[in-house]
This record gives sequence, C-alpha cells and structure tokens, in this order.
Amino acid sequence: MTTPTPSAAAGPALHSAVLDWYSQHGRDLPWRDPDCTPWGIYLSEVMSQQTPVARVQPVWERWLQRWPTPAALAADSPGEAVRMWDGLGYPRRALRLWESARVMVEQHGGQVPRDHEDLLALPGVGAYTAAAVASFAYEDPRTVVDTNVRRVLARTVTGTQHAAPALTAAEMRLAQASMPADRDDANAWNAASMELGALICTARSPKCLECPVVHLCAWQLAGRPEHEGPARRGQAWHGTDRQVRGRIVQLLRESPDPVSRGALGTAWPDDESKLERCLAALVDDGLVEPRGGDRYSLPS
DNA sequence: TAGGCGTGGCT
DNA sequence: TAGCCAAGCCT
Repeated sequence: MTTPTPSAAAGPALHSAVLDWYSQHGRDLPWRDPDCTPWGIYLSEVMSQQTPVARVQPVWERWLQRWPTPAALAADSPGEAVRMWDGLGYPRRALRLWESARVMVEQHGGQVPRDHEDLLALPGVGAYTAAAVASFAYEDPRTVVDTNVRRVLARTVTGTQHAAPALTAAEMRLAQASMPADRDDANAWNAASMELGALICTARSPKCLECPVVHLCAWQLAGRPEHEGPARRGQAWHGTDRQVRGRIVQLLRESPDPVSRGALGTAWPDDESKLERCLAALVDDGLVEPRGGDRYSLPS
C-alpha cells in the first residue's frame, strides 16, 4: 500500500523564520536547560500532557528534588507519586510514571531509554511523548506532533483554522514531510513549532500581528477562513464520574492516614450509587487501595 | 475510533 | 458567566 505524499509541506523559508523566532522568543523553561537530565525532560513531558506549563513547573521542581532519578521514584510508593502529583489532573499519569520508573530500573539500568521503541513501550508514553523525549533528551530527531504542531501546520501549510478533531494519517505524513533535513534543525524545529503554537498561533485568539511567518501562512493568505463543519464539542464536567473521582482522590491526597468510607461519602453526598461506582473504578485503576476496617488510602 | 479520564485559568 | 482550552494516553 502506498502512502500519498502531502501536496505541500513546511519548507526552508518557514523553517528558518520559525527557528529564528524561537531562538529569540522561546521560553526559558528549566527542562530546556542543557544540564537537565533525560529523567527531568521525561517528567516534564508526562506532566505537560493536557496540563499548562505554568502549573507544571512548581510540581516538576518538587518531584525532581525528591526523586532525582528513576530509581529514587521506584523505591517510593505509588501513592506518594499520586500525592505529589498535586492538582495537575489525570492522576493516572502519576501512577504510570511510577510504573515506568520501575521498568527503567528493571530493564534499562535505571536510565530513561534512548530507543524509540523502548520509550513507546513505557506505560503512559504514546507517540507524542516517545518522539519528544527522543528528540529533546537524546537529539534523535523523531517527528513530534502535538496539538500545537498540528494547529501550526493546519494554518501555515493547509490553510485551515483548526486541525482535525483527532490526529489523522494525513496530518502525520504532513508533519513528517515538514521536518528539516538537518538533524539539529529538526530537533530545534520540534521545539520551535510547538512553541509557536503555544505562544503565537494559539487556538482561540492567534497573535498574527506578532507572527514570524504571517507573510507565508496559507490560512492568512486565504483570508483567514472560518472553521467549516460541525462545532467541536467540549467535555461535560458537572456531575460526571470524573468530577466525583477527582474529589475522592483529592480527599485521599490531603489525608496522611487512611480515610473512612463514611468520610469519602462527603465527596458526593447526593448520589450514593454514583460514589460507590466511582470508588470501585478507582480501586480497579489502582489509584485507591482498600485498607480494611472500611478505610481507603492511596496505593502503598 | 470515539469517548473516558482532572484541573484551573482565561475570555 | 460558562464554556473553551491545555506538550495525550488508553481501550
């Protein structure tokens, strides 16, 4: 089966403009420090999945201070990882981080693996994170495709306001075809195109007046056409299982000791069956551990 | 492959 | 104000 080549891709002019912009305007994030370890970079990538940088940074500092290596984290309890996760959201990421630290100790000599396939095999690591760690920690220029890159390419190359709701094969091919040939440029492009999407080419109100590539942006040249097709539906929140789960885990995070079933009931007083279902699901997920005596805690 | 999975800041 | 949105992953 043949894979069609994209009719257009980011070229040298786009590359150099974005790379120049990044060298001047890229944020001075601690995990971009040349002395940052692969473990520090790995932590930053997982924490940043669906969570803004501003909230990640203080938690990242605390994690790295307490657990400077994969072995240090693996030697602690998964519950402590969930507790230290604080309010970053999606606490299963903390659990998978702990599990992946154990895999690093048992299978990779206590190091973040270099090999792309080994990275992809870690729990909680998908296509984006594997490529990002390979590129940013080990200068292995994999194609990094996150929501920022997708939006930047959708606008500058494809000429549409938004990328598709979910990553498509065509987008992946476009991103691969858009990588600079030079290895160092490719790694810098991965960071720079993400950064442009995060700071300038934003989803809601893009700062086109400040954009370094506004003069060659396909969406701009087409007159900034409005998004066509069905409106993207946001996630429901109030009254969902996720809200209830969040409250239960928050109660357990804030308590140094196991919490009684009765006390957990305050997480959702109006619907006992919903609370019971969410608690059971959390236990099933490994985020909550029954301790006997009708008490519960984070996993030990 | 569409939907579940947290949290909080911004407009 | 009430959505919208944020460096995704997993099933």
